[in-house]
Amino acid sequence: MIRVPIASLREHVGETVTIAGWAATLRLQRALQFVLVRDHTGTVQVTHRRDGTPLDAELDGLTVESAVRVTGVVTDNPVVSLGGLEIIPERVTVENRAATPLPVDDNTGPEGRLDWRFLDVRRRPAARLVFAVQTTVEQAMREFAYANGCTEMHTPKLMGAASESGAEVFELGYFGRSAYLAQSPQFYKQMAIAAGIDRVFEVGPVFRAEPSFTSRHATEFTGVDVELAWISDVGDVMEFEERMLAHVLAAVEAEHGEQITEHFGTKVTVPSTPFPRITMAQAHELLGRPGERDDLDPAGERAVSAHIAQRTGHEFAFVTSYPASVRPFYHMRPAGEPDLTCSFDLLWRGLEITTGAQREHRYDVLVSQAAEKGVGTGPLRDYLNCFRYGCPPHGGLGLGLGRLLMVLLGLDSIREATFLFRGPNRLTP
RNA sequence: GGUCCUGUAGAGCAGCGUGGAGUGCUCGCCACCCUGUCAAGGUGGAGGUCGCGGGUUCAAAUCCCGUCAGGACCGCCA
Repeated sequence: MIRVPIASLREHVGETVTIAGWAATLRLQRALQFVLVRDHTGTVQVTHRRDGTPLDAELDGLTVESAVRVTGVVTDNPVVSLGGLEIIPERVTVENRAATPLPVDDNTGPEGRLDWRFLDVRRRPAARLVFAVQTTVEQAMREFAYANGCTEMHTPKLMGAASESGAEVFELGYFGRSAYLAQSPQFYKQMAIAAGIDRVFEVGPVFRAEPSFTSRHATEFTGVDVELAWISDVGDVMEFEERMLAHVLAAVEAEHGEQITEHFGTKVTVPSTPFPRITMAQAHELLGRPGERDDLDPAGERAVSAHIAQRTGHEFAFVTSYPASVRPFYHMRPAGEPDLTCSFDLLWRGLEITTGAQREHRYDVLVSQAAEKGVGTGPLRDYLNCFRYGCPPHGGLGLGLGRLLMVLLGLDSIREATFLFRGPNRLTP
């Protein structure tokens, strides 16, 4: 028999159906046995009046979180608090009895919940909603990317040399020599541009060997990358992103808006375009330190975001024109302003969720900028070759999917936005 | 990498300042009771290497040193 999702049982009153789920609560009395069964759509009460049949013992033997299949008659009963509905069982099959006691309960802290993540996610509808929203976000991104001429690419995560200077990479053994886990698809998506892929879209894992102990960092996370050929300037990239995010948030609002408000207490606001823009120099003036050359610190990002929100009512803010000193060698610099870059970060409610830039596509300039940054060109040979045989002007962005979800849902930590978190001290489960 | 905080029963905590028998709380677990429960209720019970190692002491969960694990912020980034 096909199982019926618990959320749609109301349509089956009077019928005999089979549901499948987990025993969420047991209230086994002398005359009556109540079992709340939860599946991925909802929870319903199974009510059995003891009658001396094997069903009595079957229900007595249940434990919380056991996987069960119940066949019975869907009965309308206003006495039942949970939806005014109950199932009078004819057959109960315990597919997998849960051991007792459970290692997690409603009190369990963040560490214990990560140790038993499958139970944590199973037991909390809000935790599962994160992944439903993530699915909608990714689908909407793809819809937008395809509608705007992108080709989805899959670039290697094993590399023979580190992809970017400075940042730490994971090194691993590779048939007697070293390989590295990709810390970004950066070079490969640019290679795709050189390959004549007009617009590149990629969603994939990114690995960072940075020992960062914060609520917004992971050593492995999902990156969304876009690279666009033949742009006029970096503004084309920013425009692409703001339109994509407006499309994504409209889809999320339509699909999950009510549930998100119910479970997370936050409202999904579909942003207007264009997003506000502020240069790095203006941001520093705003913070009362004109002339400052450094990057914004997290507190500065929050302050800039708050200021923009107050002034414009907008949750997003592009910070542009980062100093060349804090950007990698491949960021293009504006003509006549070698200390700046044609780059941006996107802040959402105070958190950095994207870095983007126009790339330097002129071979000679690229080589000299690499030299200036002290990047050895030897390991970059394959990358630099892309710029010797007709590479068009291009630019792109990288967006952290987990960070996007974190801000969207108001989560305390990226751990909540990730199914199985990976950090400096977390390699299991 | 830096600063700070935490580690006590299956879960979450109190106890530690001023050393004195694993002392306690909420939930869960096990058994029994309970004729419609629904945050069920009642009675009883089990469950502990006080993260780990060392030291001080007649005596250490408590004080000291080391170590491991986790968290927050900073740095760095998406």
